[in-house]
Amino acid sequence: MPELPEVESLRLSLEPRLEGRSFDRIIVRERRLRQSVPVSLETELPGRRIDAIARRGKYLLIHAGADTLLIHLGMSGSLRWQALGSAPRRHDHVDFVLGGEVLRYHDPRRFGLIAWCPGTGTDHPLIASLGPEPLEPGFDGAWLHRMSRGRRLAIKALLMDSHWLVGVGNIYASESLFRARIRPTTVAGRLSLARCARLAEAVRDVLAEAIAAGGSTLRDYVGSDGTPGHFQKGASVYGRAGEPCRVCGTAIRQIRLAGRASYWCPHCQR
DNA sequence: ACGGGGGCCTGGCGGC
DNA sequence: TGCCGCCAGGCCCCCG
Repeated sequence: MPELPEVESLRLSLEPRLEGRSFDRIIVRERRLRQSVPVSLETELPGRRIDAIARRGKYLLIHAGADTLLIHLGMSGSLRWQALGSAPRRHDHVDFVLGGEVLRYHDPRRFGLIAWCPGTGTDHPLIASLGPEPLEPGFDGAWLHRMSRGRRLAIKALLMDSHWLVGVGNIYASESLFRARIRPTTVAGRLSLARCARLAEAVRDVLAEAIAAGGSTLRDYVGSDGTPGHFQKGASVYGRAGEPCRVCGTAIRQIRLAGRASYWCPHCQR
């Protein structure tokens, strides 16, 4: 469930505690994540100076020397600081030991990813195939309009395609479309330039506000200090089927779109 | 090339 | 009370 704001919140919290330091030891209890956790992680990473913590889409890139630790939380992953020696619990798959503490990777569903890749990680196939960042310059209404021409799928499905645009998952796709007053089922290629401009602005605003709030509280998400974020309290439509729209009072509807639950207000969104 | 759907995996919840 | 089926999320892969 972690989307871009959650991963960015995590990156910000890790940065001051990791930069310039190095892991003493890596302990892997379970290798079976989305990809098998490579043994080179334990042999290569310890002792290396951590130079920077970056984010690309929902991936964390921890640059250590010439190489890079790649982490993706999947749907249920989390990284939390715990005291060295505290007993690992079920689904605590990997420990990154640093000083008197452990940065512990926990992931019940094991959809996450921990990889050790040579170089900066940007040429890793998973990273190289990603679309642009919604919070970087270049993502605007004109880009969205140009890049959606000829696409016949629903705009919500397109927004959630990380090879097209990164960072927008199921929650923020619904929230952004509500903010832009566009129905999730609208065929992407038929959106006018004006509506694309509204949508681009809505995506940026929703993501920026969620980052400012420390990420969503939805489902399993917790920050690296164990405290939940606060965004979901302010959700306009996500998870609110049958409840009144906060703007007009009309009952929020839920449909299934490309296999995902989608929420929208039939009055506000056209 | 494009779009839809299934699979991965587990915990939590609703229904019987 | 217990069990069973369904659902959630991100991403990859396969199919038409």
